[in-house]
Amino acid sequence: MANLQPVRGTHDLLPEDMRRHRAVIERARDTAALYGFAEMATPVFEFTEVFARTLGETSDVVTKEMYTFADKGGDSLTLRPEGTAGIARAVISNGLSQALPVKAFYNGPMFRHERPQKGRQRQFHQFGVELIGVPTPQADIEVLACARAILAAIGLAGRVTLEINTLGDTESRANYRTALVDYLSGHVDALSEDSRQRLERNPLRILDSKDPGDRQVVADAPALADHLTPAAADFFAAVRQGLEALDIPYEINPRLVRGLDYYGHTAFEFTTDALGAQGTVLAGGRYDGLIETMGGPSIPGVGWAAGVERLAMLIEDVPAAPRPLVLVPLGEAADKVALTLAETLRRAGHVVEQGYSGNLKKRLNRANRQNARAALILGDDELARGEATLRDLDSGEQTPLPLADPLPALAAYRPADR
RNA sequence: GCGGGUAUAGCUCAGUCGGUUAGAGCGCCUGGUUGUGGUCCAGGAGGUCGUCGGUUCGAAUCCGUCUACUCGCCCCA
Repeated sequence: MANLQPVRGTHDLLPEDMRRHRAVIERARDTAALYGFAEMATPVFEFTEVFARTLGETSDVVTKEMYTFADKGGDSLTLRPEGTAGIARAVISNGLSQALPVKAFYNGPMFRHERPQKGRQRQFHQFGVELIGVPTPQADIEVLACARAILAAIGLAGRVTLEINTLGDTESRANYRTALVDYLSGHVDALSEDSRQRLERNPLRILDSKDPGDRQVVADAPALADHLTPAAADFFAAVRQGLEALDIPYEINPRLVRGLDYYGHTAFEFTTDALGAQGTVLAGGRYDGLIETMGGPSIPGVGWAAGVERLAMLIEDVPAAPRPLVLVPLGEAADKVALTLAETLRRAGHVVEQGYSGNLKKRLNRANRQNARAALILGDDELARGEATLRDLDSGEQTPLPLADPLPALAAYRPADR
């Protein structure tokens, strides 16, 4: 701890940041529940194998972005870089394959050792949804509709674009891969250095390259759409029809290829141009082979994850902090009355704050800074009469409040009634 | 992992050609008001000028270094 800076790429969520963060999560949570998803949580770290095997040994996330460390017993553990692998592991561990489908949503911190920049941190939060055990396009459609509804609830319906693509089934991808590699091999000289390496490891990713030279080559490359098996083509058509039936606008992006190896069939991203280079706000797809790859039964799945910080940056109607009632006791006798009065009011649902010290002026000043709705002044004069002075801080109006029965007069100041 | 930019008060930022006591606004504290907030007035606190080193009679200012932050690339939420 050379200084008191947080670790690079990590951030504190101060109360104001936290309200934005909470607003995103709460709306996502409420909406996901409407679609029949139930919240679950898995540990923030797993055996390294859980991620290494499923995400793809050659993927960037696995090769250079994982926080991996040795446990005292010598096991290799990794801070989760994403949520799906952990959920899939939990499905196997808990035998949930006996109770399909599993419809789960989750929220929590993820960790990737990347160079931080706008909208990208080393510890960040994802909200995600998984629908496991349904092989038909209904699942893809439901999961996309849920995503759309959540973004709408956050107020972003008009500010994001849905891009979708199909990666086809295993057979389609194998056919296409051969055709693509054949074509690209004839243009190796024109490819960027990165893409030359990708040609062997993961040629589909070249489709997504931003390198101008690559793009020229890719422009004339064979299309995945032309290599789909009839079953894969039908599947994608059904997904699109479902989106149209639900009036969910989308664009087909034939170059959309996800970075994790477990995806097949449907792949999608909701993007925005409001976040600089990090335009993706929510992304996912179908992962029919994932659970089997981990050593579980062959169970299909589809899901997505959203970046909570990215959504929090975009949200506009952030709920305000509740406006408290502030108690202002003046003197020792009043302190005692305030102690019990505060508790009485809180039990009745009021948000109650108390100045801890200072004279009347100082306390009112502080109450004002807390955006208090009203102050209850307890001085010797009031106490002698069995009253408090209720000062409405918006109007400045003052009225006596009977201490024996304070609740009726305060009813209008309860948070729910304002 | 690679490239660009930035670093002066709690925050946002000025700071001339290198010149001696480093400034503003906001915020904070005190007083004007011994029991009345917001507005106003007066005053006050708060700075190793990111680090280490160099050039110079003299460095916030010029050069190098390291660190941090930031934007972009790769990649991704």
